[in-house]
Amino acid sequence: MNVPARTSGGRPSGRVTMATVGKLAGVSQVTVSRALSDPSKVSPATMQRIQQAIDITGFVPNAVAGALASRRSKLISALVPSLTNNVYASMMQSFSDLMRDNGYELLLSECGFLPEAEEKLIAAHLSRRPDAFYLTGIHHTARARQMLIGADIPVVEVWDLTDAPIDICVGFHHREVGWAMADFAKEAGYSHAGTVSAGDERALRRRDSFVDRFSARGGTCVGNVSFSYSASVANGRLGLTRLIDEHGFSSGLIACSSDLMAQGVLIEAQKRNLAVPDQIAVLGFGDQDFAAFLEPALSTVRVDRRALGTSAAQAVLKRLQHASPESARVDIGFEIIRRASS
Amino acid sequence: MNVPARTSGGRPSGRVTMATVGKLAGVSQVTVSRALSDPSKVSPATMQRIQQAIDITGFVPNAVAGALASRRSKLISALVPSLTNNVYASMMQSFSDLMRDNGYELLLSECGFLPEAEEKLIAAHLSRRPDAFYLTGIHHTARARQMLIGADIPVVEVWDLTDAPIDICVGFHHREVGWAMADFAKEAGYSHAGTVSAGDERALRRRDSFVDRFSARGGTCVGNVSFSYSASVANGRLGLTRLIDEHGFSSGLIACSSDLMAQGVLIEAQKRNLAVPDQIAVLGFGDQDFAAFLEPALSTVRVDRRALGTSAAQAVLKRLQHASPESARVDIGFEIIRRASS
DNA sequence: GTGAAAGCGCTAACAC
DNA sequence: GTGTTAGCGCTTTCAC
Repeated sequence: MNVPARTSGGRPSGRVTMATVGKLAGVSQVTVSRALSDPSKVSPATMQRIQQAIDITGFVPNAVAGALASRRSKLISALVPSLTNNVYASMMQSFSDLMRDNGYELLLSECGFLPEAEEKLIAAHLSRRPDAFYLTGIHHTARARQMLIGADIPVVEVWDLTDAPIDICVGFHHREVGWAMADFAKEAGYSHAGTVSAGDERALRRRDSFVDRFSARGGTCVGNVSFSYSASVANGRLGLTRLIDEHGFSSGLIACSSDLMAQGVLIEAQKRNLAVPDQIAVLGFGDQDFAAFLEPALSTVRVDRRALGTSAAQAVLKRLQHASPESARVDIGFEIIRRASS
Repeated sequence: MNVPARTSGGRPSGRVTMATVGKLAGVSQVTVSRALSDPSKVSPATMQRIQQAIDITGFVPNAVAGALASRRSKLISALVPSLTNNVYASMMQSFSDLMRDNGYELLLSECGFLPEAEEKLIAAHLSRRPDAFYLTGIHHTARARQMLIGADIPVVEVWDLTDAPIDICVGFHHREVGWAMADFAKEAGYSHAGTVSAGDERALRRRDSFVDRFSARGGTCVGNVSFSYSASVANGRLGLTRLIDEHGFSSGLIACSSDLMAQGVLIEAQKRNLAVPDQIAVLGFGDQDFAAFLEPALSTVRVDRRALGTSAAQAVLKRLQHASPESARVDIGFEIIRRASS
């Protein structure tokens, strides 16, 4: 550091504690603690002297000591598969907004799509004694579940639904999404379909139920292309290419595991001069911001991610206040948005 | 919680401490501490008994107590303007990867683009006694700088460059980016230009230097459209619309503050049947994953965000080991990637 | 309204 | 190698 450590008051702030502040204000350390946690328990005069002392010393309370003494860290652990995937980020954002408004800070890690990797992170996070835990998805190792249950804190699993949640669960049924996509395709009159998916378990679950239902209703599934763990425009383009070149796809609807993939399909179709939606229809998933503004606008499955994050936060907050949330399992649902691409 | 709290060993794990584990293993609490922090300091036989006791009890070390005692939290505070903006997320990702490999966990918050909001978050984070601080950008309030300096921990400011960093600074000169974009435009033969920008200070700084340089070299700036704080495909489309309708833009290059904006411009141009790049040329910023796969492929400014995050992490780690990093100011540079859109 | 005492569960000396 | 003694800087409880 280039500058000597000085605070607004012009004093070194190396190790300022409540005791220091108290001494300066002519009160004990406990009173300083009270002043900060509940000003109404301290006389206005004292309060003012303490405030002055804080300003002079540049005192910053030590939340680590506070957490140890109170056994409440005001920290929420959150594990998301990917930091750069907008879908997870937007859920986190609304979750974290509400939590922060209530005085909680986020301990965030990227856990990928493998339960084994997640387990290690859960252990690491648990050692920080978070007050609650946010997990993406419902598939965890047995040990992970045990640790989480043993920690005896609110746990919320988002973005999926199960009959056996660890604690709270807010999401939707991916299987139902696949079914709805297939129903949509059939009802819109498409007799042929193909799929382009990322390789994560949820994407594949949606795809499989799409294929099952579409076939069951008499449609023809021409082919499925999937990529290991990465949705991208590049893979979307490659997906359509493979569907055409390797599976002989010539016309029909392409169901994608994400809007990013769908965008790639759209671009590749345009490049190949295939008419959308007449020759190639495209259905995405996620309804990301850009979906409505592509040309042609992308039909997709909307999941209200902000509502999901908010709902998860509300349930956790309820538990944190020792009340029970309205429901430990919230089906946030989804909606197919038909636009110009299909 | 639906299930009673039980660990793998089948015992309640309510309040298992090192003392509990020690008692079970027939050693003192300190020996357990040593076994966990440095197994070589403990005899193999003891080690094994301790390991057994840990398995039986399901002991999870309390990092809060550890942090208080050792004055090292193994926590890194990170503030990013937006969780959902891929540009910031991808820097964070590589930063966090390297930090986690070294045993550090992330305390992450979204701070928006206003220094005043950032200041509050800095105070909140500092109370958790992080071992280091990651900030996006170089503009902070005076009080924020004081607090950070007073905390006497490594601080890294990323995504910009200044002569007066708080501590470490890894980024590039946004002004130079604007200049380079203007030089590129002129040298590619464009005599007219327009800009479409988000409203944050860095985007505007790039834009202003673009306009200055482009004009200085004899180009004509037809108009500038900016949106308060939000880059999106929608705003990109609207940006081109306004440039044409309100500023009479008819042909030339459009310099955008992000690839997302540029994508919107591209789509709107396509919709209006304006030839790209012949009538409308587009230059983005960021070189996001999708940029190379748009049609036409997007020319843009590449900043190696992974290198940036990694470089920031390396510098912080060096400081954390009480060594000084090679340099406290790293110019990571940038590169204009010419593709089909200009 | 304020203070004294007793921890929270660890790590950091220092003995042996 | 292992144990003992002191804290780390707060919150909690109980007195006054």
